[in-house]
Amino acid sequence: MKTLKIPEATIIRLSVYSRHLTDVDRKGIITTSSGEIADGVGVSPAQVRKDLAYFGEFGTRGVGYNVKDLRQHIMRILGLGVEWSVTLVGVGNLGLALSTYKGFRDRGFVITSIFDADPKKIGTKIEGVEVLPIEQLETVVKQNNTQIGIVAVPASVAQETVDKLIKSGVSAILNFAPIVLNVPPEIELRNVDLAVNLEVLTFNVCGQRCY
Amino acid sequence: MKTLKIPEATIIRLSVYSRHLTDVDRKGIITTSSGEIADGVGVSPAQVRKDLAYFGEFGTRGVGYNVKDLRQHIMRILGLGVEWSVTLVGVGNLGLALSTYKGFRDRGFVITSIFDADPKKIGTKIEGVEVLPIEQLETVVKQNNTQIGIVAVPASVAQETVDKLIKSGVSAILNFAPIVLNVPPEIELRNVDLAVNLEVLTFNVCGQRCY
DNA sequence: TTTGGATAGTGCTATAATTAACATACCTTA
DNA sequence: TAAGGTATGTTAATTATAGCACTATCCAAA
Repeated sequence: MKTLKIPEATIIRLSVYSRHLTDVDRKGIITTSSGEIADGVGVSPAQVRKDLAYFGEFGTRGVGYNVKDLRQHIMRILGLGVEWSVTLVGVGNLGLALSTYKGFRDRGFVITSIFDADPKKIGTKIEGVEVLPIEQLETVVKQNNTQIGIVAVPASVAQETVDKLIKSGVSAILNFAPIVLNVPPEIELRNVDLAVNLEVLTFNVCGQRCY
Repeated sequence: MKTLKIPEATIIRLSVYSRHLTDVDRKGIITTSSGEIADGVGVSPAQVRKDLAYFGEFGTRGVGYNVKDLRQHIMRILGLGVEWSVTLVGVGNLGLALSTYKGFRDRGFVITSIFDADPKKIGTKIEGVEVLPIEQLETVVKQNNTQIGIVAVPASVAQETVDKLIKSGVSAILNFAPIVLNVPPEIELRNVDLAVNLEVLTFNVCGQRCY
């Protein structure tokens, strides 16, 4: 298999396709087509085929795709064949919401440890997982061989938090703090900035006329 | 001012620039340059200049940019000169987290109404705002002339929720439900899918070798 | 067995976005 | 007042992404 660069947009769409296929499969549908998938997720049929073509041939010409098969393939491509151990740092309102978010476990992401700096929160249990003091982060994350860290701490301590996570051996970080983080290139980092999302909306609502 | 199409990536970066400039301004720094901004947010200087060039000339050749000025300009561009009335639908853990998120108010987004379907939650107050029954959504949102809706309900009721929001006159929607929504083209819609973000990470961690 | 309809896979074209290079303008200093 | 240094604004080139059209393949029905 060639290792040509895959656009990130393609990965995002694959993730959406797989979710769509899960729904379709649940309805008992056996076969689908690029056109149906396209309708279901709001892209063009050509785009669907193009995205899949990066990874191989999963359909049958003249027929379409087997729903279960294609779903399974995409899950594999996305690395969702196995369970992922996730650690969550920061148990504010957002951290609490993330720790109880059903969508994670459904897709194989299991929160195996939770940390916070606030003494009042330490020792409490969230969905069966005890909140530990931040000082134990390195030991526990190493022990569990956790690969993914979620950062839901205030911006002021976000950089030191990711530094700790990286020292502990995680290779991917999902950051919710509204700040630009410095990480070495081998660490995968994604930022979810809630305010930025609203600001893209306001720009578009202004019809790009405000300025 | 010409109305050429602005890339969405540019808007996202502008939002990040403005946040960066707020920090820089707070440090008492008067003047900055495209290079410094680039360093601060992790893009190239040319990118910074290009992004700004879509909207006008905000700097002085040979000198750089006045921090306060440039920040003000970008805020204007993003439509952040005024306060935005926002309504929140769904008071699960995520909705609760969003309703108390400081980053929104800081940037001029004020949650003026909150709705939920669960009778037990109705009447409770969150940050001084009373949770109202979903049946009152249309009336209240119209009354307040609210422009932005945040959807934090389960996927199964997300489509009917946005339908209600649109009937009530909102023009922009930020959706957290993991489902593809149908909205008319004049409505601005952005999706924040938490699981998708993790899946992009796992794909990259797998080094694109898993498949 | 052959033909028609349908749909995946693929190469090419066009569009968009990023990067790089250059010319312009401003401030400072001698 | 003139010259040098510096950083912007802008144009050109490169790269990346999406869209389209065509070809190959399969199934079903006559």
